[in-house]
Amino acid sequence: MSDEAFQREFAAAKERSVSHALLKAGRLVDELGVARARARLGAPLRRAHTRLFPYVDLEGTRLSELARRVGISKQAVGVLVDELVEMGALERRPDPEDGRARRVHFATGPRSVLDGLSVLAGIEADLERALGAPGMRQLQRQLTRALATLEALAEHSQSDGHS
Amino acid sequence: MSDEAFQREFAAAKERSVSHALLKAGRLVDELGVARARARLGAPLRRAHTRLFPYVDLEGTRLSELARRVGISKQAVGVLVDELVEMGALERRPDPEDGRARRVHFATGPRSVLDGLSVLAGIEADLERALGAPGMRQLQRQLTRALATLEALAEHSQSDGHS
DNA sequence: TAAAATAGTCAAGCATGATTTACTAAATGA
DNA sequence: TCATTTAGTAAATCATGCTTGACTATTTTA
Repeated sequence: MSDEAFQREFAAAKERSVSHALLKAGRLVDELGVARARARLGAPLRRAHTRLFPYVDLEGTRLSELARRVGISKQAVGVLVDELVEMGALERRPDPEDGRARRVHFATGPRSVLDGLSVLAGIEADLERALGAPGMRQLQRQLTRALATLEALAEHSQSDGHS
Repeated sequence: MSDEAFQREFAAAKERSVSHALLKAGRLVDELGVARARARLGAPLRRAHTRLFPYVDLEGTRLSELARRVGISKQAVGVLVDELVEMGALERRPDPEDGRARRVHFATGPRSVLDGLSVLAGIEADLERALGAPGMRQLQRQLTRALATLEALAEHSQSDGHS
């Protein structure tokens, strides 16, 4: 294969690459979401914080469990939760079933998750405007399936290094 | 709205959220890609490194230009490029048109981008197996459109803070 | 041709995100 | 009941990823 042919092929592959698109889209949503949430809440929200949200159950989640899910130490999670409580996004309530434990909840106050949700919803709306409802549905469906696949792969590669 | 109703609605919204799916998928591809590449190359590749790749042109790219594209200082990029050169993934060649400048290229040696590409291609293949060719096409098309939208939004929010 | 701009390097410093070690308090269980 | 495990906190420490400021070597331009 000639050098030029290789280069054209490579460039084309990069264009078409779904992995690459996923990488970039993920980062953009992340940055955009944090920027908007920060502006709206007036709080020093960082990516490290938003990373926790998907793992907080609505019934509340213990710190250790949260740490296990996110994959970092409970001490590290503890600091982040402290900051989120300070910002008014989360709350700590005693665990009724275990006197040692406390559960991390979404806060219900005025600058609670609702504001955070409205930020995500805003990005969502922007996207839907651009893609149209059918496009949005397609994206949603395939993404869900892709996510399941990726999660399975990630699970796998924790034990055996890689495929 | 009752507390329980709110909670159900919230959980459902989280499930359906495309933004959330994009966030998670992006992170998973990122981690998976870095893990596989690291295992294959036997090099201490980090996310900061892989972030550069999409911005390196095949004709070679100047450091300053690369920094501008990535959005960080040229000094920071310089360190990362040094490390990638050390790993054998990139090369520096003098710029024929400017004696001050050098261009960053993908290396052509044995542990070059080709290996890196094969990693991305591997993830790609895993995804395609799971989604099927039509699903993959749908995902690719909608992602490309979503990406354009997100990039426009990101561009915008740099100037005016947020929407 | 002298002055200003540009490409890149070097080094110091800083915030972030995490780990490790050490501890307290409550629960479990032999 | 006493020993062990578990939930959480506290503090020191570390690598990472980045910025800022200062400098050299070229190129551009006035």
